Amino acid sequence: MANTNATGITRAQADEQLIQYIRSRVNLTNEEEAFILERFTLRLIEKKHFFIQAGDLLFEQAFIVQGTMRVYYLDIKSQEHVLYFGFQDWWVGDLASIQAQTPSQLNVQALEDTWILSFTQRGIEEILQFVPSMERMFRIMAQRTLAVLQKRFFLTVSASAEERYLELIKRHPNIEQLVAQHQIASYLGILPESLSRMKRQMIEQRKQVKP
Amino acid sequence: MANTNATGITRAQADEQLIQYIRSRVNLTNEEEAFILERFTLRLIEKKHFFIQAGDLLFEQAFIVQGTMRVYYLDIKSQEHVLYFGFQDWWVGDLASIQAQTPSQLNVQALEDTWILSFTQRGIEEILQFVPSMERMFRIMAQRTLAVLQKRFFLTVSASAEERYLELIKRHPNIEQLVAQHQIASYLGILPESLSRMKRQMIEQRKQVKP
DNA sequence: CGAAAATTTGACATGACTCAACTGGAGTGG
DNA sequence: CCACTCCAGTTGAGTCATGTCAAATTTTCG
Repeated sequence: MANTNATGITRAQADEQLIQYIRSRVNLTNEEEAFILERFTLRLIEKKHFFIQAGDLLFEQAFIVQGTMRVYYLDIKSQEHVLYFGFQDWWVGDLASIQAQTPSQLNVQALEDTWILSFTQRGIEEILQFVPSMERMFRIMAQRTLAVLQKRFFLTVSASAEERYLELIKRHPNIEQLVAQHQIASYLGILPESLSRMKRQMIEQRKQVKP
Repeated sequence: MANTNATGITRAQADEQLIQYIRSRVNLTNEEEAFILERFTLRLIEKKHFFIQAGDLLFEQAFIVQGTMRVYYLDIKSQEHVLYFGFQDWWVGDLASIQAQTPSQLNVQALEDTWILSFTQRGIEEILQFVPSMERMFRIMAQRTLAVLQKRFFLTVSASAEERYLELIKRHPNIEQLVAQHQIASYLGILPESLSRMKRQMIEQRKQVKP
């Protein structure tokens, strides 16, 4: 799974992609755009390596230029719980911990070689000071993340594991090619064994799902 | 439960409370403060009445001056799921729907007579235009809400109903005096019957909890 | 190729749900 | 002020989805 070898990404390409993203949300001058881009670092996170590990105090966030990541947290019983998968043009990081200025609770790991544009807390503070209109973008980012999480929460408490599974593959039809099954189980909030059984039953009952 | 008769609240008192809240997050001039306050409406929502009902397109939010509310959503099977309870100095509203400009998915109901300062989308837009620095406050608001929801999500997927119950009464020791037990069950994501049984078992096993 | 990891399968345990009945207190109207 | 209704809460019996533990099988990858 997730075996794509990272095609090389140039800084110019990455900048262009991020700027497109920002422009669609807020209007900036050329100087402002340049100022912002200077505060981002282009990095390659290799497959299975981490961008953020629980306990980190760096307060970094990143924009995914190309690749796939998973954001998860480890509970007291050492069980992993995937919060979400990050794809191209998504942001990853532990906004909650940045907000509270506490060590990261989340881990962000690359599922394949992944190019990101990351920024530090210092960088974002400079951006917000020099380009106050970026407050708006980050507000919208937080609201959007909130909306996604709220939807996820309701689905978790009101739908069965099977319904959640169907919703996931409907929303990300190729997810099973990108991430391992035990990680999907973790996202769904069930054990890998349960997901395996569930899929077999669904096939037996011809409830679709390709063999 | 929740039988407090609303003590009268004057507009001046409510304004003062909101301004204290805002001042602790962002610096404003007197004109800006006045401009903001003008866009808020002081309202009394009587016990069991609604501030927002699912389907509303008003995109309102409110600051709770005094009282208690519950924010819940109704799933396809007509089951209620409490997302959170709102107390004094909290904001209530469906930020996710405002973000997506879709009808509210949430209901916000007063559990006792409750005074709120509400604002409409138009009001907030005017505020953001005239006082851009308020973007910052709303960004922080969204991030804080996100942090709370993220914690709640992880607790829901990684802790048992009993652990969640203990966490709730630890965080809100007097919650059982404020809201009905079936609403607490709804918050915990279990049925009232299950909560009732759980409490009995905890008492039998002397795991504390007053009789 | 061979070790390690992922997935599948089996047998069994259990927490929470479902449905249904009962209890008790709060509010209402005669 | 009592009778009645209504709703919240409790209790019981049976079911089901998912977890637990353990082992077999397949896939991945060095």
